[in-house]
Amino acid sequence: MTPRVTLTDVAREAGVSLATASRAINGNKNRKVRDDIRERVHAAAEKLRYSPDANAQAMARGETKQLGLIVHSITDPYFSAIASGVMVAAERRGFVVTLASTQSNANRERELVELLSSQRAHALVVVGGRRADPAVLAALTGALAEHRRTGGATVLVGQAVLETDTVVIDNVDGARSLARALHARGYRDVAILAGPADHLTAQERAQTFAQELALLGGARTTMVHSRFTRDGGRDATQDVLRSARPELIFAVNDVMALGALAALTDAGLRVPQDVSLAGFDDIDALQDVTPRLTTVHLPLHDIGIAATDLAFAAPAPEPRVVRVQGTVTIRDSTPGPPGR
Amino acid sequence: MTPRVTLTDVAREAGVSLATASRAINGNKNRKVRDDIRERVHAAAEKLRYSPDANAQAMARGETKQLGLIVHSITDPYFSAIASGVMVAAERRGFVVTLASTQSNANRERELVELLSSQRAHALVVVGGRRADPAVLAALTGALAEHRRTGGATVLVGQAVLETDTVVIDNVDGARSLARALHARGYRDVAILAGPADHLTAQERAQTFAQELALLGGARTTMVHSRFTRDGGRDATQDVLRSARPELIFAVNDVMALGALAALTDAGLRVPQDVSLAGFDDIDALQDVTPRLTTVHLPLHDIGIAATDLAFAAPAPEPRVVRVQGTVTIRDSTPGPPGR
DNA sequence: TTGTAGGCGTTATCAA
DNA sequence: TTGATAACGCCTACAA
Repeated sequence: MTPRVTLTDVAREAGVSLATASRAINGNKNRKVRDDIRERVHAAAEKLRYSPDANAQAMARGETKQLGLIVHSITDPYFSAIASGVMVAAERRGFVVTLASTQSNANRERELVELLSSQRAHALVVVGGRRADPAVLAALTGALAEHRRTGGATVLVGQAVLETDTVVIDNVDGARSLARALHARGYRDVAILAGPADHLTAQERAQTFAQELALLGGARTTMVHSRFTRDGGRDATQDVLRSARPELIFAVNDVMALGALAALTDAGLRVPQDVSLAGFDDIDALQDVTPRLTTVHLPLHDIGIAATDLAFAAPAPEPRVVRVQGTVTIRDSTPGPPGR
Repeated sequence: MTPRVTLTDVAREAGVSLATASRAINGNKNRKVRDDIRERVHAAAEKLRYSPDANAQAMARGETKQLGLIVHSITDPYFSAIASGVMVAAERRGFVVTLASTQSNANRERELVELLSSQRAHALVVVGGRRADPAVLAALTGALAEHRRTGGATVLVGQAVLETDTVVIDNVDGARSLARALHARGYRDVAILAGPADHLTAQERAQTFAQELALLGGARTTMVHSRFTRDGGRDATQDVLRSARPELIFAVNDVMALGALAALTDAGLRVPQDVSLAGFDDIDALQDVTPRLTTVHLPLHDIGIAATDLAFAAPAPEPRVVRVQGTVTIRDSTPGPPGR
């Protein structure tokens, strides 16, 4: 285990001062180093296989080239699609992304903000629906504010509930449009897999969908809560089936819809012949599922890019909001209720 | 934008020396700080909202709490499953994971090793099949060796082609077992979607599968190359169908198998009635696909954990190898050739 | 048990 | 244009 070669070694090898070596190698935009010297330094660096110490640079410069990213779960296609957008946008700027997952634990979310903040990540991007719990929200707000207070940027993806830049996903518009499209197809008897009761994204989608249906008239809706996961969708569907067989099941996200599909299949019910099914998000995995699921398409990858762009934009006095619309995408799983 | 509060501030606030504050807050296993003083320091830290600077700690200690993770693509369920294993194992040790993706660009892989190495990540985990190209392999080897030379750990997931700790996936055993199981079911006319010709994992799986079939006798196999992706599987299948209609298509990974399934469906062919289909990996997404696909199950999450454990194990004189076996998992997509 | 002081690898200020 | 040298925030002998 050889010690790291430092810039001092390079300077000595090149026969210049530390300062000059530093300037030659980082060419601080102002190219104040004579060409031949610069080349000499670079040659020395090459020869010695010098690799700058990012931590030391971070200390000296007072800022890192790191972007902190917090998601619920990286195996969830919703998050991995957004994460990939964040990664390409960060990479484009020469930044490295430090990733952490909360496993949907709200307290963990705040802990991770603090952890990544202590890494002095330049910007923090937090993805995922917030909980309605005011205490939890306040804690997160505080941790993020703390990070901004010291010059960091913070961006949320989800709903604009905190005082920071946010990429807002227009769940209300998406859910309303979907409800209209489905009502127009004739669905009147629907079960909503509403996710956790205190989950804002789930709330927005479920309530808006129900309200819009009520507004349009003639519809009977039941709502059942569960986790925001595939298993949650599965369990909720089994609950529903115990007491009824709706024409349509609307799951507030695609992952839950997939759980619902599994539960329906297990129960011997066919989609869409026996029960219709719709989700939300349009995750990639949907393209390999039979039948093709109706959903609200979200540009997930671009959402990640937008969040990162916000993180690197010049700081604004007021929190900025980038609003993202979904697109209702009717597919095979909702041809209209049977017998029409 | 307030300046960061430093340990010096905390020390002053608590009326102790910097050294004492440092000891009180990091309790360097040897608790050499009087209880009342420690409490005083902690109170001061709390009051001032002190957050240690991970970069400064890294510099002073000469080591970071970062784990570098390099994958091909985070949206690929194969990689995200392994990544989630790495993340939980790293988190358990109080480490943060810095993630980078190569988009299957082999040169990019080496660059990223150097980038994460310059972050002074304690350990580097590189996931994904290597290319057969000796020059590329040598470059990667060099970059990893460089990282180890300075005290870092490096772990590969894939095949044991480099001089470093490796989690080896036994592709040969898996492909052979799958070939036997499928041959036993009566398949004789098979097309292999072999992936890129220079991709070691793809090679191992495709060649072993073909060889075993040849060994068992009576089989006719054709092999077609393409990218290692869903689109690659789709394109390759279209190629195959142009000139033949095999009894069975074996894709060297599940993602390609899903592409194949799409292409078959588009061509009006049913799986398994018209063509049977098998993959490799058993990614999560498979559970929502109809028909249930035959594959070789790999414990992806555990592979991530194993790789991380290796990264934190005491350095060994010789490269270690952890071998992981797959499990042949016959499902609905391979009931046996038609007409038997 | 506590404090003093030197050092980690770079950058940046200020003279030369 | 280059070179000393003081930070940057923290850790850790070493001394008290």
